[in-house]
Amino acid sequence: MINILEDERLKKLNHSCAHLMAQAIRHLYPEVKFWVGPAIEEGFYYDMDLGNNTITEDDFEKIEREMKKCSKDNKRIVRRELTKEEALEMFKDDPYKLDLLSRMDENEQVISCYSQGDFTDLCRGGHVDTTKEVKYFKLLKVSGAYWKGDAKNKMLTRVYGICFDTEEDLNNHLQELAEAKERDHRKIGKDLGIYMMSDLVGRGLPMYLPNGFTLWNTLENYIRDKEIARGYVHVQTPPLGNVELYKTSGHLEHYKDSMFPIMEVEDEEYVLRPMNCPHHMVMYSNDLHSYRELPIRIAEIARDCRYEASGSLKGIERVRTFCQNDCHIFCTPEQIESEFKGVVDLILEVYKELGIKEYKFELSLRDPEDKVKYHHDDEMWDLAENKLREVLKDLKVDYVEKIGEAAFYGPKLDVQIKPAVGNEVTLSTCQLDFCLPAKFDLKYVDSDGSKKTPVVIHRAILGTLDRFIALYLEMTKGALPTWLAPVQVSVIPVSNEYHLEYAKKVVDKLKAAGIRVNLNDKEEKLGYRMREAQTKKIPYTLVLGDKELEANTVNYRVFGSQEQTSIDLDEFVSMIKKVIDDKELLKK
RNA sequence: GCCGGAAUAGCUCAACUGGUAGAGCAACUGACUUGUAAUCAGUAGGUUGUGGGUUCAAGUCCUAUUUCCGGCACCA
Repeated sequence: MINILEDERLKKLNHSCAHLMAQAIRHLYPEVKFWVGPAIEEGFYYDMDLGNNTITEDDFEKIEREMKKCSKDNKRIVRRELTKEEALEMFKDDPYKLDLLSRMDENEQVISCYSQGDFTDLCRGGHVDTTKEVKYFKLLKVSGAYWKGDAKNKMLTRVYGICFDTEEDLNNHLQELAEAKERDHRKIGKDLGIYMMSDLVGRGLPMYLPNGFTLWNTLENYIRDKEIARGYVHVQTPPLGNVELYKTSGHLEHYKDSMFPIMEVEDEEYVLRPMNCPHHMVMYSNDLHSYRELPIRIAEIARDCRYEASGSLKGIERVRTFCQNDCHIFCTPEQIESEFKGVVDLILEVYKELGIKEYKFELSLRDPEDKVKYHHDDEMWDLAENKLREVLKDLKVDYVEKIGEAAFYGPKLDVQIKPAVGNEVTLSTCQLDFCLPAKFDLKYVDSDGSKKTPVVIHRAILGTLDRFIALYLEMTKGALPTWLAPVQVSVIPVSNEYHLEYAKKVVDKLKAAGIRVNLNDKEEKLGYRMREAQTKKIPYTLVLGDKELEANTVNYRVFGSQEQTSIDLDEFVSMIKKVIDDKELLKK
């Protein structure tokens, strides 16, 4: 998917298109007042106050028509630099522009405006020369957006669009958007029987169907084995806890709004846990620990419950009950570096095996100016942040730094992935925590006999299993690698009358070898059953008829390929076992 | 949560400005006995998300509500 901001020409074009749209909207809705209208990765938008009017997608055609008219007028787009007085005079009737101006200092930045015919807008610029250049565009969506991005403010109307230099580029992009919709996990999840939702059960509460749970279990076993190989220990803790637990951890104070309300029973108070960290802290404190034992890596595939705002729910990407591939590493400050490195290394290994290629690392650091959010000792922060940087450099990992994005309790590394539809989400995460161990008064006995507080690293590789499945279905378009596919082999006897017996023998043999196989003995033509196997994206389809029966062979076809191969039955079994063991990715 | 849109058979979608709710797929029954993406015929399937209202008449208009979709905000 294209990123408009990476191409200077497209960035200017889309910015100019935002102005062209604003000009057209002003013609159609003279009362409109504009806030800001930048070029963004996906095109452009413009925020506006429409007063009592509304714009819906039905109005796009009308607005686009007016935009085409403005474009054809072929006005020059003229830049003019202004003094603050001039600017204040020019926009004296526009409270939004006055607000922008009030925060500008002419000694620090040039105040400029851009005009095209009857439309002038306060703007820093980056525009094409004439309106005629802005020709191949499309309005895409309309939504509300809080003024200045603050939920306490009024909601403005935001219209999104995109613009290209040629009609072909535009059509290709629209095609891509349509294809992205096709691989949305909500569609694939339904088509392949992965999960379901029900109003009766409640929103944001997914139920995994047999196919989905097979996928789930396979992933869970996979990541658990990886962790065991790296010295993690696995535990199980309850999905709720006494309210005191979350008072101690500080969760109740910090995250009350996104926790389910407190339940009172027999003079006790319980909450559904929003996180399992406190349980693991308590578990650590069950024993006295020596520095020789550290690091201790306590892992759990843990189900948590959060009251996510209704508007943020999205399939199984964002839900109200989710399972985290979680772990808490208790270590000494000296071990931060090696433990962090181990986590990043594991992330890279898992991504490679799963064929995940499109992602980016974000290192979230504190904003040293923000003493309210980050009120802990600067020395510790500096030490930790520098260590994390060094590790990433050592591993030659590309990453971007995000100042002020760190959690209040420590810096973190996130892996961001773009889903088929919507904003980037976090998949894996690795977070340092200087606060929580102290809150639970956790200690280890150091070599000199003194008691010290360990550092905790929270980390999740597959993140939440729910979200991982969503993203992975989108990445693979539902064509899962054989080792993860709910049904790995579909067996089709050519005729039920003559070949069913042999087919059953083949199925039994595959089952005995631990392969997930399905016998399609429906009274339908071979073509029909082949189509079913293909639409369900089953990796291997076997066709068994006279030839195979006589020679004790199978004829197989790999998903997405037309090629047919005949092979001895035993050879097929060992071949497919190898494909599964090697976690071979499906070639598309 | 906020702004906007949507909701019709298990699924995907029709039904012009209010005038008898339809199709394909899936399901079921029967015929066909099949060699790599849909064999043919038939049967059944609906209080049009839910509750109010307007009207001679509501899937269609108004209203409330629930859920979903697109964003915004949030995301330990």
